[in-house]
Amino acid sequence: MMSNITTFVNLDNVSEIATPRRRRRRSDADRSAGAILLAAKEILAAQPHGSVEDIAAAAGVSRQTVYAHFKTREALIGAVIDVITGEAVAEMDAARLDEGPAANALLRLLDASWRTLQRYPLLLSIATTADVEADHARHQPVVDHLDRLLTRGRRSGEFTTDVPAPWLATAVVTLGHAAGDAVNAGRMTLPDATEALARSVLRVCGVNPATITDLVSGSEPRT
Amino acid sequence: MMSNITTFVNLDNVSEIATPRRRRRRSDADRSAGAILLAAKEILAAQPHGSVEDIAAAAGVSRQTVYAHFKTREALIGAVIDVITGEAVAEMDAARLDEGPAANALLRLLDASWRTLQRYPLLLSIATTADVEADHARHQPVVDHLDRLLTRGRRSGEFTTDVPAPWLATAVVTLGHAAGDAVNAGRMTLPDATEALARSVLRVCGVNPATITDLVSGSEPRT
DNA sequence: GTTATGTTTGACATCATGTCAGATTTAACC
DNA sequence: GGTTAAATCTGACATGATGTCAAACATAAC
Repeated sequence: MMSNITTFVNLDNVSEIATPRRRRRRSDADRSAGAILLAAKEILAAQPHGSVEDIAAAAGVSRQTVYAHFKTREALIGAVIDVITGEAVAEMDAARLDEGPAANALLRLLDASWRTLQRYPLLLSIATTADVEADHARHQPVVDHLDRLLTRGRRSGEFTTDVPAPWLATAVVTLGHAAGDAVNAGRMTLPDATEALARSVLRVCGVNPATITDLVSGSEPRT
Repeated sequence: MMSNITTFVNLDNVSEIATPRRRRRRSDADRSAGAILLAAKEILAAQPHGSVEDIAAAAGVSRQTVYAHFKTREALIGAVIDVITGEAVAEMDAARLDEGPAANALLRLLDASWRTLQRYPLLLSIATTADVEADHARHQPVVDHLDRLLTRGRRSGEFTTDVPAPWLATAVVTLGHAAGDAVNAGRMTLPDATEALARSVLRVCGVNPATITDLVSGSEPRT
């Protein structure tokens, strides 16, 4: 039977009263969950419509085991997105967004997000479509970084304050997605898209035109 | 039997050689197709995952009849998008984009697209996800209008030329989508979104900041 | 080595897409 | 108005995906 897996909710550190001290979670459970998550990431990246069976096969696991760890297909997809979000956040953390002029930091942030998006080209197609709220909540960690940076830039006078900050964040993210799409649809080359994205994002943020020309001039170092 | 419906390809004016002059297409066929299309528009607007059976029911038609007119569910969705695109184009035509300053015309275009998008809030969720090419091709008529306007503005010096024109078009469309999302997700009020979108789009296009402040100042007439 | 935990196998229910064929209705044509 | 082809309806069927359940089996924890 597979009735007792605690992947959904972590109860490890809960000291229940009437619990006759349960046994520890088995190690292969984590191993399976990890394999499934990894396989799902790959399968879905290749074909967003891939079935749970495909994913199970790729993970070297039976289909039912997948359901033992993830309630539904949607839940699995959600978990995959969480993983990718984590990767994105990690790369953004490495970009040291708190240092230097906000405009430069913004370009570094674009680079970071960019790399993540390029690694999972069909990321957008995977989008659950079902609950928009949950989808939005998942992006929160990424948006938070962006918000923080935008706020800093607005305070320093580098960025515009005549539109709401959340909208600015949305606009930046959305432009990033569009540029990513354009590239992996073959409508733009990667360098062209990179430059166009940089210019447009800086413009949206209200950065001084002279500064933009200064920052975006080919392959300058973004320190 | 329902084997001879010519909805897929219009053969009306083809003078076949060995055809023993076939009978005219029956009127109820068009009526059904129309009803199905209309029902699909409504059902899918309410719930993008609505089944073909739901749509058939709403159209007052059997499920099989739907398949008689549209090969697959995807084809039906494609047709729905075509219809909506048509509506959008009509509204854009009414906006007289060739007249007056390009910046003003751009704001009128935003209004027009905006109205269409608000009428079908879940339009984005419907997106087929399957063939990106076809999806892109469908938007072409809308993009054409935008391209034309952008080109005009670039020639007149109102809009920037330091990013590719197609990218500019993509950016404008994508910002419009984002603003629409923000509104129907309740993250922004409609007037706020309208103003923010206007400002951001004009900025992306490189319109003079002074001109922007001038154009966007609440509820001014956009002549 | 015992035992709970996890995985597997196989079966099953459900639902949606898509197809086929026969019976029936309806519009086109004379 | 009657004939006939076109269109729809009914019902059935195949397929494939999502979930669920239960018993047999494997393995890691104690």
